[in-house]
Amino acid sequence: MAPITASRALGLPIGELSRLSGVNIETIRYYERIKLLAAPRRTEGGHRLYGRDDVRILAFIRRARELGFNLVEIRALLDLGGPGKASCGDVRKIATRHLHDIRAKMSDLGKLERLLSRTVARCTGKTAPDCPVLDVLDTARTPRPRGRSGIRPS
Amino acid sequence: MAPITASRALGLPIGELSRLSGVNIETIRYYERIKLLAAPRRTEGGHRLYGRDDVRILAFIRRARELGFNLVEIRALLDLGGPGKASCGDVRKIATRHLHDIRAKMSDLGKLERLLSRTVARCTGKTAPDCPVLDVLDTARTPRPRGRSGIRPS
DNA sequence: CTTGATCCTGTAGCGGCTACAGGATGCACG
DNA sequence: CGTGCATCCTGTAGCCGCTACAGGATCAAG
Repeated sequence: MAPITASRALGLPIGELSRLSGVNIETIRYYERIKLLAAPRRTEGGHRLYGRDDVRILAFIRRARELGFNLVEIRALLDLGGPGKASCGDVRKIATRHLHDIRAKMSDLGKLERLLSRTVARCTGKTAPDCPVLDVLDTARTPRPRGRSGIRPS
Repeated sequence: MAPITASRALGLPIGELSRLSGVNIETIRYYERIKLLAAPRRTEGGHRLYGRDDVRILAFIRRARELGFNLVEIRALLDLGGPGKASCGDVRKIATRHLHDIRAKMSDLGKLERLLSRTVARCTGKTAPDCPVLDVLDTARTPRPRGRSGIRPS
């Protein structure tokens, strides 16, 4: 139930904030726990009460997450855009590095896409003992350097 | 019994297997724990001893990981390519779906790259109160549907 | 006052590893 | 045969960014 008369003296409960910002309730509490978000005031019973600013901040965070910024970067962005009113140059630095990462990732994905689509194209779909996909995977190339390479989830 | 005997004769310790396959020692043990990899025989003292086949399998896994397959998919691929000698069609199905995912991700990254590069380009780098990057992030668009959307790490 | 929606804290789990701690083993060399 | 030390063992906890409970407490409408 959404009380239309919400924001009584600008006191949004967490569910309302969630709806307005597009951020999951559990995630909001998580952000508070890791101190990405300041702890809000509470009702006497202990329920969180947020203001309009919180909606903006959370929406900002959500958008930045959608753009692939991680929480460390977002924390930095929030600090920069915060009370100190730091330089746009610093923000640009973060964004530029991030852009660089994105381009690298796209290039990787591109290579991968070409390899995989070429391989799949060779597939007959029949029950064959020599499957091109498995073949490609089986050609273990460079046992590449000892690495903390980590390989991110797909 | 043909070449199996040969591979049994040489018993690779885990460190050797790691070097040959390019997979981290800890990761190999992890794969064993989650049963992606069969438990190998051991020395009397309890040290793992691997054969040549294990090098192939691990290299296969590593390569598939590099191509962005997740462990569930890899497990399926291993099963398919395994004793049952299943159809190439099944393998193709997995690979095709995966290819689809890759393309979707590339498209997303492309949009993101365009938005971010356009935005960064507008940056003066000066200490300005109105930073284009922060502006873009601040325009919270659709407070999109209640979601288990999750947004993957960058 | 009762209901039931919303909220609270705390903890555990996901994937795919990585990083220890605190020991046991294997093997070359003297 | 002893010694030293590289490698190995198990087990547990941590990383990120959430998500999903359990087991209650609170709030507001009727």
